[in-house]
Amino acid sequence: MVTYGGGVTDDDLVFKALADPTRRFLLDLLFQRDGRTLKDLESGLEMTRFGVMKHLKILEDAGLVVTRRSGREKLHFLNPVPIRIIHDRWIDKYREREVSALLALKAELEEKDGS
Amino acid sequence: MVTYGGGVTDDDLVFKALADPTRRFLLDLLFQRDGRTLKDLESGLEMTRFGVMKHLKILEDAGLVVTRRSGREKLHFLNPVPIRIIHDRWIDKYREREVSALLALKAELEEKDGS
DNA sequence: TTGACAGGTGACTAAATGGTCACCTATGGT
DNA sequence: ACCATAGGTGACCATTTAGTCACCTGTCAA
Repeated sequence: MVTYGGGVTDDDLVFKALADPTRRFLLDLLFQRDGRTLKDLESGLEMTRFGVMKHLKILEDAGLVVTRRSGREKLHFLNPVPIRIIHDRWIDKYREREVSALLALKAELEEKDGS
Repeated sequence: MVTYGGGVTDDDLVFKALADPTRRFLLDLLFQRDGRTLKDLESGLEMTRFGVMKHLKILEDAGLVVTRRSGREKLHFLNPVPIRIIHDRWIDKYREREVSALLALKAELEEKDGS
């Protein structure tokens, strides 16, 4: 049974968080290397510290980023669990087999082709 | 190398499309059963036909939904490829192993528990 | 203990987004 | 031919959201 309730649900925070390119870029940076500080992340973006902080808060509230304090610094880590849950919502075992095969084929072709 | 360019990129359409609960619900409906018409999908929502149509257009532009015309009807199908691409962006082989195990364990516990 | 540094809050403005409506086109049945 | 049905467009309004700034708190080192 599929239902559609109103109000702010848990997954809503995740999808809203992913909707902004700056936040996705922050996730990319953390995917590349974990445990960064705000200062570190800020230096890679053309935006004030406040903007970046706001984005990090949204990512943290959504559970996509988890943090740990160390002295006066705050370290940020990527949490992949919500991403996997999104995947499992619309991709079942059958589709997963098909899609992985398709993407693998695509990657193989592009390797030969160069584009 | 991770870069962060401006402008509207391809994946931007996908994430923006997923950011709305009504659109996610539409994907849920199509995940449950493919090949529905606008009329069909509209009947499950408390919204005017125009609202639903707008949402379907956004999903279609993002490539999350593909369509086929049949007479005066337009049939809608779920395309799982963009979802899988999101997954692969932030979940590599190592993390995938860990996360799947974690979620499987969680599902097992909740089965016994009932919650 | 004083100054520099890392992080945090609330208010504000400009732009993007969700939803509706009046109006239009095309297909199918009788 | 006719009318009901399925789908489509552009304009419009209310709400949400991204980004900045003035100002505040806590930590480290000399």
